[in-house]
Amino acid sequence: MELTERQRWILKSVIDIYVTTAEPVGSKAIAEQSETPISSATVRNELAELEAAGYLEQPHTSAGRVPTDLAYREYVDHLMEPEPMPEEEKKEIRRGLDQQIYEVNDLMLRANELLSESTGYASVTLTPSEPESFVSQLKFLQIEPGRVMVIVVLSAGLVKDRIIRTSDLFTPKQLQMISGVLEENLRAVQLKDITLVTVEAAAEDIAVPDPLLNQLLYEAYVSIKQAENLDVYMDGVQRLFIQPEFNEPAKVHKVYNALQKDGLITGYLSHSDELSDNPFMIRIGQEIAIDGLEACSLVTTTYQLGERLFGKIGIIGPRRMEYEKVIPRISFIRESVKDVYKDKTEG
Amino acid sequence: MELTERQRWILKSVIDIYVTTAEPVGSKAIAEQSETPISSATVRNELAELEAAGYLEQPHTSAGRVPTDLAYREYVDHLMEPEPMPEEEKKEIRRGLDQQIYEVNDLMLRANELLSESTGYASVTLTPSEPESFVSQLKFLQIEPGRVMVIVVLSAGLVKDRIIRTSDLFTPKQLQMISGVLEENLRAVQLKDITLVTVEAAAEDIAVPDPLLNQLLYEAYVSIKQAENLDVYMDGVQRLFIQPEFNEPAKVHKVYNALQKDGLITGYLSHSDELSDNPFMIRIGQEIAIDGLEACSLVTTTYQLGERLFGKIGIIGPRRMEYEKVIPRISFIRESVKDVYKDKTEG
DNA sequence: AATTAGCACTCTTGTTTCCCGAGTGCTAAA
DNA sequence: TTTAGCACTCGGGAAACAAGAGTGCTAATT
Repeated sequence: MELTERQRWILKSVIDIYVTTAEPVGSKAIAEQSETPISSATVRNELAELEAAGYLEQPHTSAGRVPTDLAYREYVDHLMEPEPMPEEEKKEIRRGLDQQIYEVNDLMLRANELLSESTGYASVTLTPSEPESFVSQLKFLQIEPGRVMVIVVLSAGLVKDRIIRTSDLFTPKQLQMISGVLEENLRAVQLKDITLVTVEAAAEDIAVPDPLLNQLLYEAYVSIKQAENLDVYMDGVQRLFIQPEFNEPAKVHKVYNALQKDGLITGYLSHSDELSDNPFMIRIGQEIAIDGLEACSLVTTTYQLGERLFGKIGIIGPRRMEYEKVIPRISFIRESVKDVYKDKTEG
Repeated sequence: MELTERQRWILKSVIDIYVTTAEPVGSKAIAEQSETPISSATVRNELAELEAAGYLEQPHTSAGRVPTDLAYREYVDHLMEPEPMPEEEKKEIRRGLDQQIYEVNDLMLRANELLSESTGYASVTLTPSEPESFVSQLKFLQIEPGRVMVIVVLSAGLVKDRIIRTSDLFTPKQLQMISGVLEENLRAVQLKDITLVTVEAAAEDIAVPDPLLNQLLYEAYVSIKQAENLDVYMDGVQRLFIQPEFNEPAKVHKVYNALQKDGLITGYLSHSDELSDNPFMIRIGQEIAIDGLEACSLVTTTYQLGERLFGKIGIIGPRRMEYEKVIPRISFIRESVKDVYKDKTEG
C-alpha cells in the first residue's frame, strides 16, 4: 500500500512521540502536534488505515497505537530527519579522542566508550582489520627457556602477540633464525591462504630435528591465524537497564545473556556486509535474528582508518531508539577516528 | 550478649531458610525444622531475644524475621558448616581447567569463569603478581620505524607488552643496545623502587642525543610501571539479576554501576590484606563500604601459584548467599589452579 | 468526497474496601 | 521452663468501583 503524505506524517509523529514517552500514542496527541489544524477524528481514521497496513499495533482495544518493526523500518528508511549534533558535544568527543593513544585498537576502545556516553545506549565496536592482509613480520622472542613470545605484525601495522611453550632445547639464536626464515617465506602470502601446510613448507630447509620443529611450527601457525581474530568492544550495557522496555529483571537477564554470549555479536558484525548504498546498517527487532534481542535495534556503520583498515562501530538500544540523534553521532565518531588516525600516522 | 546453644541453632535455621526462600522466616517454619520437638511459642520467645540483640529484623510487625549483617557475620564466623562439594562438580572444574592454557593470566581467566558457573553468582579475580618483583627482561622491538614494542618480563615470569611511538631515527640495533643497557642496570632493582630518575640513571652512559633518548626512557618507565598493574576479571554479573533482591531495574543499574566503575573493585581487592587466620575474607553488606553494594556480600581468598605469585579470587552475590556452598567451591578452585600451575611449570 | 463533531463503548489503571492468613506477643496452664 | 491458646496486627490479594484515555461509528458539515 502506498502511503499518502498525511499518513507518512502521522506515522512519523507516532514514532517521534512514542520514542520519547514509551507509551501508546493516541489520536489526540498527534492532532495537537500538527501545524495545520486537524481533528483527532481524522487522525483516527488514518491510524486505522496504518494499522490495517501493518505499521501500527494496539496493545488493547482502547489504547493508543504502537509502531511495529515495519513502521520503524519505514521511519529509518524514509521518514526520519537526523538532527545536527550540537557543537558542544562534538567538542567533547574530540577532546575525548585527543589523548595519548598509540594503537588503533586503543583508539577504537576509547571511541566506543565515547559513543555510548554520547548516545546513552550500549555501544559496540569491531576492531579494525585489513581485508587482504599478509604477515609483514614474525618474531620468536625467548622469555625463558621453553617459553617463547610469538609476535605477528600484519601488513597494515596491526600487532598481535601470544606466548607459547616450546621445547627448551631451542636457543634464542635458533629461534631468531627460524622466525627469520618463516617471515621471509610467508611474507608474500595472504593471511587467508596460510595453512599449516604452507607454514611447514616455508620452513622446509631449516636444519632442526623434526619433532621439535613441528610443534613450534604449529604454534606459529596458530598465532598467525589468531592475528586476524577480531575483538569486540562493548560498553554501557547498563544504560539499557534503565529503559522502560527492560523494566523486568528477566528481560535484562535475557538481553545481557544474548550480548555476552561469546562471539555472537562478533560473528554477526563481521559477517554482515553492506549491500545497500546506505552507510548505516540498521537492524530492527526481529531483523537482528539473535535470540534475546527482539526488543532491540542495532545501528552500525563501517569505519575506515587510513587506506586499508576497516571495522564497525555502532550502538545497541531499544527498538524505540532516538534514531535521529544516534545516526549523526555515529557518523561523527566515524569521521573523528578517521581524522585522529590520519593525524597520528602522518604527524 | 552470649547466645545459648538453642539460640545459635535457631539463628542458623533462620539464615538457612532465608537463604533459600528470600522471605521473612516465621517461628513455625523453624519449629518444624527441629529434630527434637519444640513449639513455635518457644521459638518466638527466642526470636524476640535475638531481635533485641540485633541479629534479626522484622520488616513489619506481623511478619517473620530477616537476618541482619550481624547475623550473617555470626553465621560465617561460627555457625555455618560448609558442605562438601559433589565429586561430579569437582571433575567438571578440573576438566575446565585442563585445557591448553599457557599463561597464568589465562588460567585465572578460565578459573574465574568456572567459579561463577559453579556458584551461580558473579565471580571476580585479581590477576597474580609478585610482591617484590623486579625486571628480569626489557626489550625494545621495532615494529616499524617510529613504532616500538616494549616487552617487560618480570622476575616471576609475568610478561607485559605495550607499543609506543618513538623517534623514527632509532635503528633496531640502537634500540637493542639501549634496552640491553637498561635491562642490565635495572635488573637488581625492585619494581617498586623504580622511578623515572632510576631509569634515566640506568641509561647514563648511552651515547644517543638527549631529547630522543629522554622520550624513549620515559616510555620505558611507563611500561615498567604498567607491568605491575593488576587486572580484574569479572564474570557472570548477569547471574545477580535473577536474584529476588535485584528485582527492580534501578537496583540492577546501581549494582552494575558500582561493579563497573573502573578500578573500584581492583583497588578494594588489592589493598585488602588479611589480618585474620581465616583464609577467606568475607565482607557482608555495609562492611564492603562500596556505594551500591550494600545488598551484596563479597567472599574472596588469596591464591598462590608457585613460590612467588599471589592473587585473589572470589565471588560477589546477594548478602543472602549460600555461604556453605560458596566457600568449598572457592577453596577447590584455589587448590586447582595451584595444582595446574605446578603441573605446567614442572611438566 | 473529505472532514469533523458527537457519542456510546471498551479497556486499563488507580483507588478503595474488604477479607484472609501468617505471624506475633502475651497470658495462663502444664 | 515450656507450651497451648488467643487476641491482635498487618501485608497482600481479590473484588468492586470510578475515572479517564482512547476508540470506532454515525451523522452532520464543509
